[in-house]
Amino acid sequence: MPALADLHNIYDAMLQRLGPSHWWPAETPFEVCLGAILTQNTNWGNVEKAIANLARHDLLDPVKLFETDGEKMAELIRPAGYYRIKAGRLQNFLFFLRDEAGFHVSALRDYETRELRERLLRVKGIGAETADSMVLYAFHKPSFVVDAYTARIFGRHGLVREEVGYEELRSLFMDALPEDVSLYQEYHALLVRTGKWWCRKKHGLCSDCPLSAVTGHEVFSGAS
DNA sequence: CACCAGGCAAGTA
DNA sequence: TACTTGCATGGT
Repeated sequence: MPALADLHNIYDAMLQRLGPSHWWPAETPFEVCLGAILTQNTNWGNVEKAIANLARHDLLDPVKLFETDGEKMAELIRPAGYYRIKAGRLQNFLFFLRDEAGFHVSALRDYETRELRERLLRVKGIGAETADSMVLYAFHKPSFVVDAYTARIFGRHGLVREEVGYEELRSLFMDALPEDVSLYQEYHALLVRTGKWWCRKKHGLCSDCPLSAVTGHEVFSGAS
């Protein structure tokens, strides 16, 4: 288990090496929610194409998208992959938006952080990571986002077992760090960027990984 | 060609 | 409860 100081040092090391991330800064909360669903197990570049298609049809609006035919929606988001599944998930989320907020996305901010998270989790197609992404990046509430990269990086550096569960890993961060939205956003973004370059899924070596200075793992094979 | 991408739900044992 | 499988496009 990483000590509290480790978490801060790891953050500082990544930030110093990579610089700030500026993720999802200028988009509307609604677009952030769409992106959170569309990016499930999918490269972000493909998600941008899907969102651009929706924008081209003037559908980046909850009511307009709700009124869009499912097959048409599926066709527009096709570049994001799993397009039939994701069209259904977007529709589930739009029903949720209608029922919970009358399509006024900002109204969801009235919920307490944990309440909002739990309500989002009840929507079919919104799992823990997607819910936390929405809570943190769309609604600016402090819910730490954990993903496959987080487990892989911390696992490869010997800080946790690599098959650590989502909630366990999330609690590790939230119990240690102050409830700071900007800190959570930047920490997650830095972990993803670090994972992308220094901790690939297979035969990925962490040589010169930004975390090495903190953990002492200079090079670490993912295979062994 | 292999591998991977900011997962999730449903089915099986 | 703990695996396994289907979903699918596009970049490296």
